[in-house]
Formats: sequence, C-alpha cells, structure tokens
Amino acid sequence: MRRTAAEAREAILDAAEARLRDGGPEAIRLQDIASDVGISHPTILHHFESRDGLTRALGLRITERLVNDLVEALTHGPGDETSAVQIIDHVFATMNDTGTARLIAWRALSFESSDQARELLEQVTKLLHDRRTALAREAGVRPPAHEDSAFVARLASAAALGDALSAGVWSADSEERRQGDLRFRRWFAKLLLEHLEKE
Amino acid sequence: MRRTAAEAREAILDAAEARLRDGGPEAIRLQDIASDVGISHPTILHHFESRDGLTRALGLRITERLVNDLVEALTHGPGDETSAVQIIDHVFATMNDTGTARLIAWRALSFESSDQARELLEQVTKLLHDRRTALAREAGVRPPAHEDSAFVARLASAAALGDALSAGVWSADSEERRQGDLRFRRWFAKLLLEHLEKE
DNA sequence: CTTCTCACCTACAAGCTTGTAGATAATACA
DNA sequence: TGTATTATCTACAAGCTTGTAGGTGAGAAG
Repeated sequence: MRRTAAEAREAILDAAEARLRDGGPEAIRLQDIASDVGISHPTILHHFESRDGLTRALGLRITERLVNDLVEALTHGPGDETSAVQIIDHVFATMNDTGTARLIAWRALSFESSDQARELLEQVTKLLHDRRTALAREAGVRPPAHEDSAFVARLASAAALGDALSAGVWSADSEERRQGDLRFRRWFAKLLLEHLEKE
Repeated sequence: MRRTAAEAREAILDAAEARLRDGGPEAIRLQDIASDVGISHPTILHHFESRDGLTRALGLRITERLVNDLVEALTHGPGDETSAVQIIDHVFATMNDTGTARLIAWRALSFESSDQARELLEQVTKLLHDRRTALAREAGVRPPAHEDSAFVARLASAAALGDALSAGVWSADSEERRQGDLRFRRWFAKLLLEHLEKE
C-alpha cells in the first residue's frame, strides 16, 4: 500500500490531468486530486513541493508526451502518401479524442514561454524535412526549401490544435459530426499533399 | 462619478478581459477586477449576479466581438486575391496581437458547447461561399462545392487560433520572429489561394 | 422640492485553498 | 535484526474568495 515516489507522482499527475481535461483550468484543486488518488492532500505537496510545482510538472509531462507521440508517428510508418493522410489523421485524432488539445491550450494559457515547445516544432520540422529531402533525392528532383517544411509542420500542428479546440465548443457529439471531422481531415491532408508534391 | 449600469458592466468586463489575457484563467478574481476598475467587489456582483454570471457575460462578449470583426473583414474589402491575403493577415494578426486567441481558448476550456460558436463558423462560411460563387459566375466557371468553402473557413480559423496559441508559447518576441510570422501567413494565404483558384 | 430608483459602499460570514508541523509506519539497507 | 529513510496521515493555521445584509447618496422624475 505504499507507492514508490515515482508511482505516486504519476498517479497524482494522472488525476490532475483528468480533472484538467474535463473540468477546465479551475479544476486543479489539491483536495479533489488527492481524493481521486485516495490520498490526503499534504501528500501531494510532499511530492511536488507546492501547487505550482504540480502544475509545472503537469505541463512538462503533457508536452513531453506529445513530442514522443509525434516523433513516433513521424518516424515509424512508411513514407508514402497514404501515410501522410494517416499522420494527419493521427494528429487530429490525438488532439481531439484524448483531450490533448485542451491540455496544450491550458499550458499555453497558464505559463510563460518555454523552449520545450519550440523544440517540439523544430523536431517535427526536422523529421518532416529529412523525409522530404530523402524522397526528393530518390525521385531525382530538387529538395524542398527548409522553410517550406517548417511551415507545413507549423500549419498542421496549429490546425490540429485549433480545430480540436473549436470542435469541443461546437460539440453535439453526433455521428454526423464525426463523419464531417473525418472528411475535413482527409480534405486537409489532400491539400497538404498536393502542396508537398508540387515542391 | 456614478456610471450607468451599462457603462459599469463594460468597464468591469474590460478589466476582467485584461486580467484574463495576461494573467491566465486563474486571474479572474472579483477583488482584483474591482480594484482595477476602482470599485468594490460587491458592486461587480450587483451587476452580474455572481462570478459565474461575469465569466458567462465575458465569454459572450468575446465571441460576439470576434464575429463582428470577421464579418466586417469579409464583407468590406475588394474581392480580389490581394484581399484574400489581407483577410488571412487580419485574422492572424487579431488572434495574435489582441490576445483574442487566448480569450477564445479560455472560452473553449471553460464552458460547455455553445450554438454561438457554431453560428460563427457558419456565418463566415456563408460569406466566403457567397463570394466564391459570385466570382465563379463572373468568370463563367462552375461554382465550388459548399463543403469546400466550409472546410476552407474551418481550416483558416483553426490555423489562426492554433498558431496564435502556439506562438504565445514560443514567445521570444523578436523582430526575427515577427518576420517569420508574416512569411508564414503569406505562405498559408498562397496555399489557400491556389486551392481556391483550382476549384 | 420630494420621492424613488439604483449604483455603490462597508462590514461580515462561511467555506475553501494552499501550506505547515509533527507523528506513524512501511520499506530499504546495514 | 536494527536503523535510516520517507510515503503518508491527522490536525491546524492563515489567507483568500465568493456572496449577503444593510446603508448611503446621486440623479431622475413628478
């Protein structure tokens, strides 16, 4: 019945994240989180020093997980066109279904800047650009400009984030909407693909 | 020294909005807002019934203003291509510079769904689609699909929102970044224009 | 000039929040 | 087995937050 410090931290962060996801930014209260985990609230303070320490750790973990997820999606999977569609799909789905967009938005609202976030986009850009240049070399055409890859990554991530946030606002969680979401993603993926092919 | 009820409400909402913009979601505290306006906090409760009433009114005003702004941008201004670039520029700039993105994100995080938000996108879609069909008729080509216009509007607004939010996170408010922002918007506008022309 | 409305104030209450102090007991380690 | 560490608890404090009660006085209306 006695967790390791690491386990306890994870459990606490999990609970905090859940509260944040479906309760909004004002729902991170030590007492509530503690009761979710089944501990007393001073235990949280013991593990994170202060409420601020908790939110900071939460923000860090959220970003980290997103990075890992994106890198995974971009690294594995074949380099053909269907995979581009799949990647867009994956990113949009992650943002939407897992509430990642809400978490990221909260992070953006609650903290000052952070290098971590910039690095995220740079990593994604690099992965995308490397892949594009490799494909271009294979095909024997000139490689795309680096800035173009950066902009593609920036647009895709911004759109996924913004769309997921807005979608939460429209809500009306119907089958019809899900179909529309899907078609939108396909449409967007196609738009990007046409651009990528042209460059 | 005695405001009308309407004036008082506006002043209070202004202060609340400012706090929200640069203090994050947890910065809406009646006492702080009251002291910003130079009144006592029960006066806020007198005008908005409760703290919840205040945030609700704030959410409403934010969305309303955004709608007006967008409709304005889409209605006035010529229908040529440079104007499309200008509109994208305008939307992105609004989201970025005035903190609108932060306000919208807060709204998305803090409230359940709302028809107001859906209507916003529908209005923008309609304006865009009408303009496109008019242009197509002039040029004597077949008009675009309605869904295509809806998706363009959706992408543009999502991207503007998402990009502004992310930008706040990267920060490092340098001239260099501003240039990059500008190029990105141009790049995105061009991407959309090429798509619009093709359809 | 009187009267009514209401914007605004001061004082206060109840509850909740973060945070501290000190004790307990489970686990690791010697 | 004995000892040190530490995850966890209970009890408590201090401050802050929203909200209420009742009063005051400015301006409108007659």
